[in-house]
Amino acid sequence: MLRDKYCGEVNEQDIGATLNIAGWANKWRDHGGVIFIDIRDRNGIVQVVFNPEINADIHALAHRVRSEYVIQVAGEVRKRPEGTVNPSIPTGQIEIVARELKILNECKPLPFMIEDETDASESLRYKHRYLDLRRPVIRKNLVIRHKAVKGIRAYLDSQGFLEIETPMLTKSTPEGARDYLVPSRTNPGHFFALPQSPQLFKQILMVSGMDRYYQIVRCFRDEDLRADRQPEFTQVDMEMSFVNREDVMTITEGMIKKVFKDTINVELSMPFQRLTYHEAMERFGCDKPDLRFSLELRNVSGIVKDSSFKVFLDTLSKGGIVKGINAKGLAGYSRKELDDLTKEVQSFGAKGLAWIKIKNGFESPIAKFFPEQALEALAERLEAKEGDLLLFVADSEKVANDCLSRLRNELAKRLDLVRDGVYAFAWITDFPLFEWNDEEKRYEAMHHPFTSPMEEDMEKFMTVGAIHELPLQNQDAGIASLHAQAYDIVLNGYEIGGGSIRIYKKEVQDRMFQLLNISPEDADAKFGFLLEALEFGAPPHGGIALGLDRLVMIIAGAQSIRDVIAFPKTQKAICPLSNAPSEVGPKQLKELSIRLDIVE
RNA sequence: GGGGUGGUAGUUCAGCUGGUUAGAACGCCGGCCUGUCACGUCGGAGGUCGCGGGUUCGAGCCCCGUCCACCCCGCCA
Repeated sequence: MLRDKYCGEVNEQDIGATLNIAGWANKWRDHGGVIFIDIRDRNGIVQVVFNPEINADIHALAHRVRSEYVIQVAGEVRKRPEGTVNPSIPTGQIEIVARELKILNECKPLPFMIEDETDASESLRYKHRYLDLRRPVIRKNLVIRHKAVKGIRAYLDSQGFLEIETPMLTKSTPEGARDYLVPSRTNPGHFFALPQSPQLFKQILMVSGMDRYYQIVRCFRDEDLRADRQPEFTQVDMEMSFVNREDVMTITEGMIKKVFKDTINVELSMPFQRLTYHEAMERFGCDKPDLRFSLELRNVSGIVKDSSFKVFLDTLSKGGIVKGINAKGLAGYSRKELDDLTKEVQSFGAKGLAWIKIKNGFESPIAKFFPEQALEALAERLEAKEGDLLLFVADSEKVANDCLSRLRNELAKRLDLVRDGVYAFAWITDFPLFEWNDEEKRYEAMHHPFTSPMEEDMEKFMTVGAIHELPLQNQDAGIASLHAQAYDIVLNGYEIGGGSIRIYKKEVQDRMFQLLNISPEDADAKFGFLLEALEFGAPPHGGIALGLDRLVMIIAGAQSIRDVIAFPKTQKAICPLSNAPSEVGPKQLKELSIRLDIVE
């Protein structure tokens, strides 16, 4: 070994010992006489002193050292002289007096400085990710990720789970996200797809009697990126036999508890809060509410129907709703600030934003349309106090909820309601089984088509008319009222996982495809291998998949999952480090029987 | 596909109403400095103002197009 210890591990117990240390020159301070060099490695930094009186040759060599030179130092650890202790670093009590120095490698001038608070752009950082990863703050994130994964493996092993790999070259599935395709050379015109998730395989593993499976697995979705979305991401994928959803939730909670303990030593209180989908939509307007703050939404349709405000009345008469939120203490908002909020909700689809300031009575452009007792009722419904600002959106239930839930998050930001170190978990349960797709004018499975209906809905599920036979206005009477044995786990407003109890009977699965208007031939072509497996003694089973990147992002306090992924891609799904994707030559294309047809 | 913000030195940014030689900080290079840890100090180098076109006597600045990055919508669980 070129070294005896990591830099960050040298401590007062080493005083008097002669140690070899190796790492990168983090900073140097040349006083003409004495030179200080901070050597950095994965674990931290330690100060090395070069004194010309102790060794003139070594001192001269130290003079040549620059930022990020790779050096090896042998020297005596000693307590720092009185008054030169640096309490801001862990090794600040000691220093190493250099007796030997080797420059192992040099380093060109850096494209950006290696420090935690870098201002360098992300594309520059990713192009030189090896430098970016030297920044302690990013390195720390990868350490947290490692500890999380290690904890997950240990926990699931202790719970009897087997880690089993599933194919990466698999079959394209038409539903859901766009697939990444891989051409098959040996089968011209045929393509593999990279898995969006190992869903079908993990169910097959249950039919195989593996009983409990997990995998920390890469998944691929060819959709546009966001701060919390990458084209390839990692799931903690789990599936269990002979369980109900309580079992899955309990095991998941235990796993997350261990991960928080192992990574940042936080004790979570169990069990996590539960909300039904309906309740979440009612109170927060979305199925992944940030529960670190309240700011709940209230349906005020029943109150505003007594007004003469045409916008509200028209909305109600068209079957829409009016919902409001109390922006506590923001009655002082200016016209411009209100306009900004209005623009914000309009960008999410609302037609406008009505407001009432509680400021020596009711101050609002719409107050004149309301009888006094209606205003009082609104204030009471939204628990308004002097100084509050009430905001209302009138629209379809979907749009009103969507806009207000986003507005709710925005208000929390403005009101500074979110504090570090708070972890608000919740299970969202009782999802609708189906979701209406207005563009395609048909129902889709809200979770996925293998999700089991609730037991109490099973009879209705098996007997209700097929969707395509139903007139649209009867939707709610049948299909839309069915609930799924599906559950999401939400943390601080992020969906960090979701799962369900699956369908394990062939006739139920057939029925599901029938209701989704997928023909038996189609179903067979796409999922035939699973359908067949269900006929060979499939046990009741269910599972969950957690988004590891998002979970680690929140634990690490990072703003983007890119900060917890070693080699992330940009928003255009490009890797600036390797320059992937790239063009390939005609020979490769020919082997794959592919001709390009690029539309300019 | 759409909206927003940005692109000027290695980096982060400033650059007025279009007007002489495009600036600052940090970094880099060199000198000085024996206790610093954001070391100090003196000096120096460093620019295709993203790219292409246009308007103008004159464009970093105005106009059109285009590329890239980030945030968001759509999309995606």
